[in-house]
Amino acid sequence: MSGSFCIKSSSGGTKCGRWNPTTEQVRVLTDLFRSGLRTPSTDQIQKISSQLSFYGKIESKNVFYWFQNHKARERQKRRRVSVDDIDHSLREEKMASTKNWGEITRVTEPDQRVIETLQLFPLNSFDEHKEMKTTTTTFAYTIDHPPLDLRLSFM
Amino acid sequence: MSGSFCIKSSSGGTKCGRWNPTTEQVRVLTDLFRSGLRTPSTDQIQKISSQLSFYGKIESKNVFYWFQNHKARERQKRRRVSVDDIDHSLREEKMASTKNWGEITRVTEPDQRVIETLQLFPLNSFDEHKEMKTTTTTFAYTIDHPPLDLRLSFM
DNA sequence: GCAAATTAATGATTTATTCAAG
DNA sequence: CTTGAATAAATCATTAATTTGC
Repeated sequence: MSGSFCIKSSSGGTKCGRWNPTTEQVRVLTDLFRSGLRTPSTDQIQKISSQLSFYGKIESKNVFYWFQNHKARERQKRRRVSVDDIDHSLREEKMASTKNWGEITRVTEPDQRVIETLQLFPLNSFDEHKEMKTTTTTFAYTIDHPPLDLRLSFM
Repeated sequence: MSGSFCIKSSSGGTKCGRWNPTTEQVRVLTDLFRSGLRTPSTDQIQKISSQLSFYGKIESKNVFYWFQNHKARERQKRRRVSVDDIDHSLREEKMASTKNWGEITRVTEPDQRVIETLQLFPLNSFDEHKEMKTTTTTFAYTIDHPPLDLRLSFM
């Protein structure tokens, strides 16, 4: 349950695993984080560490690193949303809340430019109904298909 | 075969069931997901929706919701597996104590000004906690562990 | 076999977060 | 400190699977 003891390898070296927080420790830390704590002072770190030591092995530096990492990763997570999306760049506007869907889509509608780098469909599934040459360019589906109805009748 | 038609009731109201994706639509969406797509942009969503409309009725928002749900539920699945670990895997690669802790703490020390309203661990009242009701959030850890009842007074 | 009843999936909404402009 | 963007988590709701009694 409580994390990482020092493990003695057969080759003789002792290898202390890194801190492995218990669920309770993580929960408390997360609660603190959610309560607004971001960069605890030394004093705070010591107090936190003291309290958490009850749940398992822990050091002050673990607390320090936890906050550092958690803060950074939360930010990263948020940032990835605007840059990520796998291989394709193509960031663009982000989704809007569900309520404004129609509005949003209308806004993005004029942005009909071609995205040649976006090989959106790695699928060959459209083989079934050719006409979909799609050599990376736009999709020509005006033949067999009724005009796209992206109108969003909402409710 | 594609589900959910809009059913017109005799009273005049139309009632559309929720989107019921065809197997082809699901297959394409799943392929996209597997290829790494997680949060498609508005533009991507429209293109996907356009393409999938060939297989049956679909709207952009359906695609949006599908990715939201699929991503969330995949995450859930994986969390079920790693139980104790919890989402914070806390990969602290450079956790090696190359730096001494004292140095780090000194750095963070000036940050004392942070959140003065956040009373961290009123250790003084660790045992005699009476009425801190007003502006106090109490975390009651009611697990199979001794009660470490921390209090965060904030605001 | 077949529906009614029950359960499992999953589409759609709502709520709670985070970061960071203003 | 307040608020706008933008989710992701939690939840609600409806549809499909399935179980069950006949």
